[in-house]
Amino acid sequence: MENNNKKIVTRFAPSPTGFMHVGSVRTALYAYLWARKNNGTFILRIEDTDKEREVAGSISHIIKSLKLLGIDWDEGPDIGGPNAPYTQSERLGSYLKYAKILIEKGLAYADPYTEEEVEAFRKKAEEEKKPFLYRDHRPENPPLWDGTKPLRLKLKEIKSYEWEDLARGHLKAGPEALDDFILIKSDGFPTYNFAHIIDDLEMGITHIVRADEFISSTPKFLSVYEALEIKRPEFITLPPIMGPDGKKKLGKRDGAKDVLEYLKDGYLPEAMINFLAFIGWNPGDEREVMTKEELINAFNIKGIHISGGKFNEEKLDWINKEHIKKLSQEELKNHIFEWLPKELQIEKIIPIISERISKFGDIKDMLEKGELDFFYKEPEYTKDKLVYKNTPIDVISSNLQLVENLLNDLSKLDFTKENIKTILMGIADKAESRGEVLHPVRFALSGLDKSPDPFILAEILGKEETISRINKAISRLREL
RNA sequence: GGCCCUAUCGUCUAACGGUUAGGACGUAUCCUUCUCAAGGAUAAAAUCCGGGUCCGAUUCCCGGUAGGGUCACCA
Repeated sequence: MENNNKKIVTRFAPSPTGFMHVGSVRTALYAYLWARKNNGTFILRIEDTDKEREVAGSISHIIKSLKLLGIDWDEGPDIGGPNAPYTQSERLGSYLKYAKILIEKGLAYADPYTEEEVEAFRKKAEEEKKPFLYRDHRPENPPLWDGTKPLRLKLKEIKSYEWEDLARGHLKAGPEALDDFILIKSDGFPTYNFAHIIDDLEMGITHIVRADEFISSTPKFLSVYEALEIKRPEFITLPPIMGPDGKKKLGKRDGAKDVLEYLKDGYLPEAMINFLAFIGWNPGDEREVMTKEELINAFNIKGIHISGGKFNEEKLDWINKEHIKKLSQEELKNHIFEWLPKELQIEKIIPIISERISKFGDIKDMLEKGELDFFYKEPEYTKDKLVYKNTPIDVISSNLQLVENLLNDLSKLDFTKENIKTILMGIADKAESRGEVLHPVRFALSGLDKSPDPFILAEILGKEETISRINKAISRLREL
């Protein structure tokens, strides 16, 4: 696909303003997949140039989230690398260096206005229903930049831009998208618009993966590449992820959850990755359940969509369930036991649970609803619950007696669900309906209207407990 | 308001300009089953609207409509 031999270098560059929501994760994932697919380099860079919005603990939260998801990087703030440092607040020297180049070229100038004055310009533009353009107010003789005022780019030429995006194809923008925007803020920190360009240059980034909210500022970036006379990386612009209502772009305010929340709910990291990869991309065949390795192999830019997709939790549940099915017995056991109290950590309970959950957090619900209590606690029930349709009570109780006798004849070793099934079905098939035998037995064992079949229940409970519960049922039935 | 992006079943999507418009999730029904779950099968369900190009448009072009993004000393 690539016609040059240059090593692919991508990056994920979050700002530490809070948790990682699923949209950010997808952006990280695509950059990661593209790098891995090409045996390239994936860099994690922290864009902490906005001290106001910075949230303490975000960086470690981001690192933790990515690690848990299995998205690993080759260079980053925690592990260093040849292009260190990887945190923008530690790279101020670089930004200053390039800012000075622009000043010398006469392509940057100090902004003499106060914040209030600029704000007034903006208000006025808004009232006139016009886009705000600082360049309409460009000062005649700006003062020398001493670092206390914002430094702005001086546009050489106001023009329209057209460019190619690897995922989007041909894009364009009118001259309104271009402005003398701020390169360096009055606090000495660069803006994203400037900083990311310098960092990408110095780190040798070949492909920028980002979401489509950056399309409209791309002309600004292009004007900086031009002013600096540097080659730009390739752009790979991702479609938006829409919220469940299908309207707004999924954002933190609109219910975009912390990706860690999903992991805490017992979604498998690989399922999360699989699901997120498929919002905005597909391999071009009909595969839908894929491992990380399969995603890496299949990933291509051609398969990236241009229209937005919704975050559909039902599909996530299904994909997660498919991934649960692919787990080894040992992995499945470890996951399930994590959620179970000691007394329920029984090997034989595993298939019963795994068939009934789409994520491991569902086990918590099952426990809360008491759906698993009967495994370690004799159920409470009344006679009427044991009755099956119109079957007379004495028929039910004599059937139960028969069941009890035959089960008693089984040795403890032969007390398997297959043998139990043979016995129960033997009796059931002779009855008016199978239900008049199977229902009371199942209910005697579980005390639930809905439960797994009586054969597996009996096996798990064991011979002694099974017989004791059937006995209890018989005496309940004989109560007046 | 300016600029930009987008538009196929409810949802995620597939379809060199020629297909009975395919798949998946979800839904419904049936089978399997005492119940639940799992499994199997079947069904309903879509090309936003209007022009144009073409022998032929989901596909290309234009317009409309709708949705989204953006217009910060945020990223």
